[in-house]
Amino acid sequence: MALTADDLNEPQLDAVAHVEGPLLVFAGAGSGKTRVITYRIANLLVTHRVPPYRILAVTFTNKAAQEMRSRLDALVGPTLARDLWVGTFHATCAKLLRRYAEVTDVSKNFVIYDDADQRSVVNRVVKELGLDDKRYPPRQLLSAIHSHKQEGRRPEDVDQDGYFDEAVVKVFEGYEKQLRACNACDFDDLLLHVLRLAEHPGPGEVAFPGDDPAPDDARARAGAALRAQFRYVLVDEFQDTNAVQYRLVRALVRDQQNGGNLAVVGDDDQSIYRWRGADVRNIRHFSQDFPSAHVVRLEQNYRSTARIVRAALGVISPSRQRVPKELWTANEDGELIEIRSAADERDEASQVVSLIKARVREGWANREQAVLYRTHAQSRVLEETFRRERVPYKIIGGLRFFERAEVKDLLAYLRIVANPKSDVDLVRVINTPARGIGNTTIDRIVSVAERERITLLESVRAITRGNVESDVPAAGRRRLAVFLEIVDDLVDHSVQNMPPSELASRAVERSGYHKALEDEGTDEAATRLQNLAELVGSIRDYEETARAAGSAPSITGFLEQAALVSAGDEKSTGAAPDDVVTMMTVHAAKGLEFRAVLITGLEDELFPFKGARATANTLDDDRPSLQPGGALTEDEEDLEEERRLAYVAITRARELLTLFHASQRTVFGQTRWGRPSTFLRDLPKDDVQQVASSRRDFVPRSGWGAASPPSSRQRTPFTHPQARTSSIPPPSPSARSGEQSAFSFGPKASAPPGASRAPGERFVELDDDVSRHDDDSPSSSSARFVRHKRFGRGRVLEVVDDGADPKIVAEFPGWGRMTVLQRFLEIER
DNA sequence: CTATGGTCAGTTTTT
DNA sequence: CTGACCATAG
Repeated sequence: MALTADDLNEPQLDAVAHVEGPLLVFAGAGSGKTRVITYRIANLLVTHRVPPYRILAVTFTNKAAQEMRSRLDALVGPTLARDLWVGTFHATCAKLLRRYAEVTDVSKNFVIYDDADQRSVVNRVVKELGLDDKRYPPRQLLSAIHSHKQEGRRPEDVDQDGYFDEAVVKVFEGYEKQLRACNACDFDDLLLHVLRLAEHPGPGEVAFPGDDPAPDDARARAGAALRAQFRYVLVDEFQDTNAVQYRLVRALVRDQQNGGNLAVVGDDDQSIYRWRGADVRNIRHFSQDFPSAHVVRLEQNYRSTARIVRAALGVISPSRQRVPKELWTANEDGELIEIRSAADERDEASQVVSLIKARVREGWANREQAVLYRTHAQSRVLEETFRRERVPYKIIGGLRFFERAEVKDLLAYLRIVANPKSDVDLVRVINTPARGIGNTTIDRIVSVAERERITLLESVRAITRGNVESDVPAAGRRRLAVFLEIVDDLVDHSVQNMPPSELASRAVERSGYHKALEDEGTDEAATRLQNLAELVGSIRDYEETARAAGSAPSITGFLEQAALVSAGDEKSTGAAPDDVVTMMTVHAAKGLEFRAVLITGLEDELFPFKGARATANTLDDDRPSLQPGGALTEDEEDLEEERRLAYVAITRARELLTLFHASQRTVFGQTRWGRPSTFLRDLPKDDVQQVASSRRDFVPRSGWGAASPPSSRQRTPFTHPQARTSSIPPPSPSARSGEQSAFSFGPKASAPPGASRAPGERFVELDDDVSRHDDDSPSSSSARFVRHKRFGRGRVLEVVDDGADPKIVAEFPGWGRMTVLQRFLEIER
């Protein structure tokens, strides 16, 4: 085996060599985490002769799973690697759920409902309950349902505080019922069904003291079998697990000796999925839940230059709730980090492009460079600019291939074949392409189904045959018969074992989809036909890989795979050149690394992002700002997560890091002024160089635009390894070093880090104007002229800023003195 | 029932 | 600025 201790440093070796009992690995960014995980598994397989199917490794993304599998393949060979259980929580649970379907609430041909499907279920339930969808927006209801499910709550477990929660519970109940009736799972269900089984008491076991022993039935035996299956369970990115996931892994090792062979690897500083139910306390409190856990810290960063590591530490250090750890590197200082000011997002984009082009001229590859942003919306301008400047790029995320309308339509036909109970799919395609079945008819089908307590397909069949009372006229019935014929034809061929890809082709033809698109004759229709062909092609790919893995390809298998891939997992299609710049959200970048990283949109409100809270956790929002016991408020928690997100973004870079902020940005058609992100002020000054836009109309603020004067090396928040022995974990997480600690105690510590920090020399300084209010906005005294759509150019007389909606008073030639809301104005220089 | 035009609204991050 | 949704006319 290619496994030698020489490849590993001391803590890495420690983690790899640990075999029995719980293990907690804190893996700093770039500390060789994946290597540790793969070597550890290899060690179990090769040295300890653990059969591969007894090892479960759970990752967060499919990509990480593939990566791990291929590395293990190289380490231990395909024979061993093939039988390992490596996958995301969701994929793993889907697989287990099919295996144990008989003892759960779903049958094994269940389909997975994605976000859109889930919403249409909620819509139907809301309609059935006669709720007003203005007062109860389905989106919010669904989001509330998910947050309950992610905590493992069922409708009966939900506290009903207030009118909204009452509605949530009702809709929640209806939603669950509907999913069961459709034999469908949402993403949460995949885990929940398996969790229920994993927590089910074994034969003769007593779940709670005082309970009767569980009967020795199929369920109890299945639960015990499930718990006995995996001798070693490993969870990557453990900081991003939610309550259900945590319970699940605990249940899987519940019956084991030694406190359970559960190894978890993660970094609380990189916990960025709180909004999705992730609970960073799972990793922070792991040692309490598993007192015998062996704890290893991987603190040496091998990835980035010292400047980048220091920058990352500068950003993460003000975080109040951290497990103390000291990331360090032996790497060289490297290039200065650049902070670039842009006039607006287009200026930002062109600076991004010209930097990338310049590096390519110096011999860099496009693929070595990545552009990151906080929100997908920011990609548009970048994309336009890249296209115009002919720089090859790819955008990760956005609309997934499998979410395109025509692709979903075809999938819906297949899903009905696999699972005739799937009402959502039936509604989707019963009139796609148009065959004269309108909303009225569909409503009638639904009401018959509800009355007779049957599925929609059964309802359609009954109405067509006329053996049920309905208001559907004869013409309508004939049209329904046409649809039924299509479905029956596909089902027949499926039963006769037609391969999924051929069945898909057949569905495109028989449904009339092909003809409808051909008749349309537009470019768009051609594209859609292409997408359908591509879908058929990807089913064929699936069939091949399934056969290669020794399993029989099935529609269900393909559908499952399609439902669980994320946009980032999709392999680029066919002819795409591979030397391209990657653009993606910071979330999508987690786990990746690039020689050069360009982070855009580092402005307050955008990154850190602050938007209207969309979740329905209404009661959490009004908590007082001072929490008992020093706990953080929701807002503070949000900011901490944004901070961690910034930390993740920075640590993606190996050699070069460029940070952008724009003075003006058009969001949803409205131009807003933005001040530089508070995070920029947390960067160590000596590692940073500031560059202003070269655009003619851009006037740099004082203190910006010139490179920092060279200065002698000063201490930075970065702690060198030699100093580690003497460094005690900070009493308050916001204490970054001795002389700062005065700011770390008392209520001050909860103030934004930028505000509590003395205007010292070690951090990037922003112009006073900038930190107080705006840089380039008319509110700042620097703006002399503004432009208004109707009034034209005007001279600024006064700024009225009562905190809410800043207005300015300006003199417009021909109009006179006007008071205008700032957001209607553009600055003129 | 369909197509069209219009209004309206809501805008983070994703398995 | 987009996309989803709705009312109206054909």
